[in-house]
Amino acid sequence: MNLPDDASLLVGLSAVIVAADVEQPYVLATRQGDAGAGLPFGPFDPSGHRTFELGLRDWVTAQTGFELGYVEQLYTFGDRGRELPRADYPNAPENARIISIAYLGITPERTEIGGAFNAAWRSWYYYFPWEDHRNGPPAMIADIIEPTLMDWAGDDFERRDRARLAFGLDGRPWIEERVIERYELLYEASMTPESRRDLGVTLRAELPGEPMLSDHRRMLAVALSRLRGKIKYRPVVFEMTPETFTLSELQQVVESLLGLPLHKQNFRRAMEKNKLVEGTGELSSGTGGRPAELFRFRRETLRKKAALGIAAPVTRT
Amino acid sequence: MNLPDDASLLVGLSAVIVAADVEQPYVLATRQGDAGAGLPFGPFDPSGHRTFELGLRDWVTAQTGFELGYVEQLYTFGDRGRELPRADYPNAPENARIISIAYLGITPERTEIGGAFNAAWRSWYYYFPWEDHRNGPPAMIADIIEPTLMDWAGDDFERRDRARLAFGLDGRPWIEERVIERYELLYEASMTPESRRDLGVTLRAELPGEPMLSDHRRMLAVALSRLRGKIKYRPVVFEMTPETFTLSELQQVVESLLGLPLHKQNFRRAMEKNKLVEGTGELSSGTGGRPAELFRFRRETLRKKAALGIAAPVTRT
DNA sequence: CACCTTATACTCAGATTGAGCAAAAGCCGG
DNA sequence: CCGGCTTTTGCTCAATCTGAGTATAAGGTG
Repeated sequence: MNLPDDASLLVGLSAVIVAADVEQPYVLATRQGDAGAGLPFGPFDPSGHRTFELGLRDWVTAQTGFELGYVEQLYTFGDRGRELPRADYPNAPENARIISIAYLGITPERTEIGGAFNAAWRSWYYYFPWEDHRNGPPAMIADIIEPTLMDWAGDDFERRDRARLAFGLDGRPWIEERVIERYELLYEASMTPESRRDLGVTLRAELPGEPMLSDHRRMLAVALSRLRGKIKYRPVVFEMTPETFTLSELQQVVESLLGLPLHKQNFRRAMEKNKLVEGTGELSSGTGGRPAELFRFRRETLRKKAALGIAAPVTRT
Repeated sequence: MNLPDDASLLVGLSAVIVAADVEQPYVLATRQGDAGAGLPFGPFDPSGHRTFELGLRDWVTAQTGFELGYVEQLYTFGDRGRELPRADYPNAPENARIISIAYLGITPERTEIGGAFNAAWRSWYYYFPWEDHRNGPPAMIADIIEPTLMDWAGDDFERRDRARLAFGLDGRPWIEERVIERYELLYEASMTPESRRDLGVTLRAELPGEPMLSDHRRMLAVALSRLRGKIKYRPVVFEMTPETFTLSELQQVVESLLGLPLHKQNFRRAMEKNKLVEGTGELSSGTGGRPAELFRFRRETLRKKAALGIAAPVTRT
């Protein structure tokens, strides 16, 4: 059971760096090329880096020139068959195993990036167009995804059910966090360029949505899912907003992340109730209508409560 | 930036394997010794294991003789200074870096374990006695933790605040998921045997709660926190319960996990409303009072809804 | 059979949520 | 400078959910 102490095991750090504005949520993509872009990646250097997070911050700054704000570990990928970024590991043996520890990072603005690494901010929905339901479900779901998945499922009840649950078919609700399930379903059902690349299958249908190198689109899916979930019980949005903002702007940023339209008055009411924001007294002009008050995030409120939950009615007395 | 292809980077898999009954939540501890027990651990073998999860299941079964049910990745630990399990890596260089990918595993019952690995089921609260609030806050919080933490904080406002938030002092609510924050605070404030072992400090106070090898108690804290959070939006409890159970039994299992007392009638009502369980018609005797109906988990309900959230009022029309 | 214990049913007020109506307050074109 | 357009903001209403209790049912036991 003991391992041969050779270098067949390589460890890298991947970063899903996100930002968002009133229009779109963005991810930082690098190494743009014919086969798609990749996520920022760097080998983990145990002698230079005391912790993963420090290592990550380090080379993100080195490669892109800006500082990460919020950072959290996402997931560690290590399945056999993952593609080895040869350029980063020139001396690695042929069949080396590459492990990637993926982190989620958030920056408040889409800082300009030195062109050196061919990096660019891209909307999430460039890679996952079926995830944007701000104007209702995209037509491609009913037009392409549903029929193709049903064709793939045949009369396999399990598969049909998975498809229904993932994409909210047949009257089931669309659940915005199920990004991974959806991507994996499309991958399995031979609807993504990655399916062809990795499995050699012919595509069952042409689906919009750009592929990425290696399994980076899967990592991105994990990040979106985490963020869409987290936004509901931790005020991570404020890591992406400017210092002050109107409630409409805030709402639009949240909508762009969740890919869902929100109810304006009730969003406002919720914000007021949980006291996550406070008015500055200043007004924003140029809204095209009545000027809106500018708000800022109230850090103090963080202390108060944890997440709400589904079924844990605690006794008080 | 490229790494020397040597074997200074080692990868292992750690497992936090939990179970629970009406009385306690349990964790599987191995290598019981003078310095405390450890979590089950095994080197990751890239040539033998296609995925981490398969590798984990493999050697858990090999070491303990039973099959894991639910498994999920928890976190990857890789800070400098982590202790190298020498026995597992006899040939590793002196200053090798050890990375551990920790998994959470759940088994429905505390199966008997072959004594070969000196493994035993232990209550969580053996390691974290301050986490059990089923009968109100344990006295040690007011008697030892609070004064010692305040002593440690001095007039550092940040520290005082962290302590208050973590332990629910000065009228702040006790938030059961903050297991990690609490453990780290106690570690930092020199109140755990690990603080002495790792940092060489003298303990500021003797606090109940057994230490573990290396940073295993931190891993355990991560697992508890994850589980206490997850239980509220995913029906993971049913991975630990027997096939059928009374509502009181179910409630007691949840209480043992959360370390909190729940309101009986409302727990029942919540269970009925969200339809997670269904009655079998059979009755359980020997409750000491009126016989209770036996229930079982309704897998179908899983499909319906996702988690509830704090502030995402979606527009329906 | 009274009594103890636990299970189950029901009630009630207050809070929260989903949905929509309406007034307020800038801007713009005539 | 005024009516129309747009967006913000305030408010209402019913339905549902939640926290907390009270009351009844139905076993076992001395």
